[in-house]
Parts: sequence; C-alpha cells; structure tokens
Amino acid sequence: MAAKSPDGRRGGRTARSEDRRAEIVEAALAVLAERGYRGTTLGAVADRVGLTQQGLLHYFPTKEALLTAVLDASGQWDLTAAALHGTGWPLEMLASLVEYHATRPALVRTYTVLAADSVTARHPARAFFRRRYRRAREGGANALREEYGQRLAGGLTPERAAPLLTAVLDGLQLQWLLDPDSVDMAAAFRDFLRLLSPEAREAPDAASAPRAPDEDA
Amino acid sequence: MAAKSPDGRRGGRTARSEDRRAEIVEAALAVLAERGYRGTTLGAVADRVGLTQQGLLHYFPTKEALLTAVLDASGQWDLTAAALHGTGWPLEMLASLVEYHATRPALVRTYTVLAADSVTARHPARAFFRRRYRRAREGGANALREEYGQRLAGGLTPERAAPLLTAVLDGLQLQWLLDPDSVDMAAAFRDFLRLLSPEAREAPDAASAPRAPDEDA
DNA sequence: ATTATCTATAGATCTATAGATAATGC
DNA sequence: ATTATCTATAGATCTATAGATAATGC
Repeated sequence: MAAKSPDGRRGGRTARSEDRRAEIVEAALAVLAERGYRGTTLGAVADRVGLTQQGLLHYFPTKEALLTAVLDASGQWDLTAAALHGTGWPLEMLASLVEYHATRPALVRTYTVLAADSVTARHPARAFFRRRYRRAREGGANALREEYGQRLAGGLTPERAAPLLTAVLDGLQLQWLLDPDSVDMAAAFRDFLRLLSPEAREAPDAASAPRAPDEDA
Repeated sequence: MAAKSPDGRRGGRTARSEDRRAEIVEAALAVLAERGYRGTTLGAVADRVGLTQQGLLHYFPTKEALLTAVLDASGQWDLTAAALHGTGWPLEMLASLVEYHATRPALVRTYTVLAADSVTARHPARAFFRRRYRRAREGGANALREEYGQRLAGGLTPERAAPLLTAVLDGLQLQWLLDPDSVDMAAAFRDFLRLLSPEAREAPDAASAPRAPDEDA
C-alpha cells in the first residue's frame, strides 16, 4: 500500500516507516473489530505488532490519529462508496463485493461498529461517515440509473431507491455478524436488486426457509 | 412502568425502589445514546439522577447489570420485534412506528449503537440482539404474509423478504442519525413496503431529489 | 543527525468493595 | 430491621509526556 518513490522515501518518511505504519493500521483494524473504538487500547494494538504502547505513539501521536489512519486506509470496504461513486460499476459487481465481505468478518465488524459508534457525541469519525454515506447514496443512484434507467420497480427513481440500497447493505451486515448461520447476505442482497429491477423478474431457485451459507462463520 | 401490587411492593422491592430503578434506567438510556456502552460510566448515569456512583451500585450491582436492565426495559424500540412477532400487526403500523422513531433520536441512537456494539468480542448484549433479530425476521415474515400473502413482488416469499425488511429499518436509522436532513426514514420505509407489495403500485407524489423531513433534526 | 524504541511515570479515570450513617417500615 | 446513600479507597487501566539509548542514513 505504501507508494514508495525510487529512493525509498516519501514525504520525509522512510520506506520502513511506511511499512510499519501500514502494519500498525492493519493491527488496529483487527483490534477495533474485536472491541470497538472506545474499547480499543493503544497497548493492545502495540502488542500485535510487537511494540510497546509508547513505541506505537512514535508513529501515531494520539489514539485519534490512529483511528483517522484506519479510516483513510479503509479502501477495502470503502470500495462500496468509492466504486459506486464512479460510474460504470455494474450492480452485479456490488453483489460480488457482498460475497467477498461474507468471507471477511473482521473487516465487516470493524466497519459496522465504527459506523454506528460514529453517531455518538463528538465522535472523531462522525464527519467521515456522514460524508461516506452521502457519497454512497449518490453513487448508488448512479449505478441504479445506469443499469435500470430512470424508472425502477414500484415507480421509484434511482435517487429514491439509493438510501434503501445503502440501508440494505448495512442492515444485512449487522444481521449476518450476529448470526452468520441464519443470514445469507449475498443471496438477500441479490433478492433486493431483483426487487428494484423494472422488469418483473421472478425469484430463481432456492426454497423459502432461511438458507445457511456454505462457508465460514 | 413499575407494576406495583396494591400494597406498594413487588418481589421484595419497595415502590420507591422501583421508581428509582426506572429513573436510573432512563438516565442510562440517555448516556448510552451519547457515548455507547464502553464510553458510558456509572458516574455519568449517577449524576443524571443525583446519586453518587456508589449510590447507583446499590440498585444495579455492576455496570453489566445496568445494561441488562436497559435492554429488558427497552419495550420502546423493541416494539419493532415484539409487535411484529404477534400476528395482526399491519405493516402501516410499522411505518407509523418509523415515523415515531424519527422524533426520538436518543432512543434510536441507543439502539443503533448497542446493536452494533454487540457484535464485538464477548459483549454482554450479544445474545440479546441475536435473539431479537431472529424474532424480528420471524415476525416480519408473519406480517408480510398476512398483508401480502405468500407471494410478494419479484417472486419473493415473506421468509425471504424478512431479512431485507429488518435490514432496511436498521440501515435507514443509521443514515438518518448521521444526516437527518438528508434522509427521510419514514418515506423511504414506505417506498420499500410498496416495493415488496405483490400489486405493482406506483409511487405516489414526491420528487426525485432527497427530501428533507419536515420536523426536528 | 535522524529515526526507532524503550523505560519511567504523571495524571486521569473507572469499577467495585467496605463500612458508616441516615431514613423508613413493621 | 431494612433500605438508601454517602465517604473512603483499593486496584486496574489508559493516554500521553519526558528523556534515554540504540540503530540508520548522509
């Protein structure tokens, strides 16, 4: 992830430093997934990378700076927003992304916990998530328009369906994290896309009972 | 809330004690909404009801006991699950509930934060929320079946649509909490219900741009 | 020189226990 | 007697600062 210039430096930081930072951010992501922001301690993150808590502060001077770095580096799940934002991302690719998420519970957990946490008072990630959701709705509307046109099922417009699309993604993640054996995120999300489609397609295969996903929980 | 027997007692607890406990639970709800579970301190809750932190521990011996009491007393937002569970609750009433929630940000915030928090390691509310979501899906399926029959739009069954219904409710709350002026929870939820309806109704009025809610934010 | 880490530690909090005192109920 | 609260405090943590020491780069 660290884009190194030929001489191994970048903005005054050594390549080694960049690597270390990336390592720390990754460790922070894991700890955040386990304990949430307020439950995360610098010491726990430091342990994971074999540093002392004070050693970690050399790279990120405060806990908040570390959180910011995690959010900025969250290209992974921010794919949703980022990719939706650019045009030309087919909805099927979004469905694939959901499938991928179903294999990365730590990532999804971090995202879910931080997003909800951010609605509490003076949370440092508040602005980040507000902006992110605006972009997600905007991008979602674009994607829906490109694929389904200006008129979706039920007479909805893409703009009007976008908050629902975003809500479904988040809501399914929460249910899946709590009960992975009872919730098939990817299948449910595809159901929702079909529901939005202006053509009145039918449900494909599958029974009516809750289906268990075939893989890891 | 405290169901007092004629002699003012109940299970060995005085009526006054019950009142105090209810007061504390309410205060805890407010603090939880502001800071989340791990950010909530017993001292902050105690302050709100004019007790010392140690005085509060007389009523709830541990922080976890207080959380449990808050969850148990959460008839308010648990209306969603509880009411859905019983049969005969029309979907329109659910939509009204969403409208009501749009006037109670603290309640919605507490719920959203605790639910997401509960997916972290060994969280005391984990079992509570897993159970709650199972019931919500079950109840949602019942409500959908009663209203729309066994065959919904897109060929979906009520069982299959239920996780989506639940997801939309949660996801819209999150977006609304972060950005109340950009998200109209109730309108979006009604859009979703229309989408699920087997009859291909049309969108009613309203423009395509995001609509601002008419009331408090 | 600069960077990377460590030890020591100040200063804040937090939960929960112990034990005293005041108020209430039979 | 029992219940309601308080003061005092033990025992854990946590973040962040200060300053030393070792390693690396010009």
